[in-house]
Amino acid sequence: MRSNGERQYRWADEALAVLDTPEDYHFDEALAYLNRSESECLHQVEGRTVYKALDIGGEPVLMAIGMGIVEEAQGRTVTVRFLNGRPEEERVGRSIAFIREWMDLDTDISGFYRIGGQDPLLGPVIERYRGLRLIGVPSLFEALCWTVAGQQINLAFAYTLKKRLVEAFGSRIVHEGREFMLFPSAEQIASLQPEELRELKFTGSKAETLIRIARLIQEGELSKEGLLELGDFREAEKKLISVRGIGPWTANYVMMRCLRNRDAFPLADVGLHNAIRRRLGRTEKPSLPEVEDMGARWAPWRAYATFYLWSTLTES
DNA sequence: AACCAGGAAACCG
DNA sequence: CGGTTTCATGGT
Repeated sequence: MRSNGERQYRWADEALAVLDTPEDYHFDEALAYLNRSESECLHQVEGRTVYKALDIGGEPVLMAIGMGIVEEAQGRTVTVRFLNGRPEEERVGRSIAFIREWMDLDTDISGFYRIGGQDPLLGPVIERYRGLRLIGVPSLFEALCWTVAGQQINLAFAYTLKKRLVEAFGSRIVHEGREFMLFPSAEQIASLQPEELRELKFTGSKAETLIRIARLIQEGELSKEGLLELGDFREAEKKLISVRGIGPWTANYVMMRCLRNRDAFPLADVGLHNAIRRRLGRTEKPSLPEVEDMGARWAPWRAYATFYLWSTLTES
């Protein structure tokens, strides 16, 4: 088990860190999820490597995240190569902490396998995707933007909107011919007028919501730390829903992927409904009460159940 | 070319 | 309240 302050990595060479991973971990399952859209702009999958940039203390850290260097551990370990030079120790620590949170390397999910393994609908899915962990969106602002942008539109268009937002207001770093994108800060979006987002084809309501969220975060009225400190996740959900433009689906999606509440449940999620429909071999989507009943069986792992079911959607 | 998309708010009886 | 309509654009 992890203890605070304990190092979660060792150096294999000057710029290659090797991360400890939990048992029952399979990097390839994470890769498959990360690689599900061609339009993803905030990371890039090439072969069995993920390229990603972070802004750590105002300076970019460019990383190639890949497999273990020991053959027998391939797929069960994670390595991080720092492409633009090995940062000072504190920034390395923050980068590694980001990866561990992103990939959810510090949660014991054996309880999910126990509960879900018994379930007729979820059991086969767990069997198929065992070793997959819930890929997060550690930045609250990015998570909220992605979720609000994705309301009531198909995923392909959601990725297009995100890409336009990043290209218009984020930043771009080119290193050895490879392009890295950074998501805009809340401050950058807070100063915009809704028209500037409408030009990117956000709806008026989404444009206003994104700017509203950016301002709340800039003012410190909304923060990841603040939401986590509420302790009771129902309070965090209430706080999120109190923002105009954030409803139950968005709140639960963000709790699932950013606050890492393993029991958050985006009940109205169309992807979840389609995954359930297909697992049941039906033509009709399940009713909301049906989805609620299934969710009750999966508690307190409803977020993990949802994420595993999402993964089945990429199977033709 | 109609129908739907990883919803939310406003509206209505 | 609980159901219905509107928003708004692009993918398939």
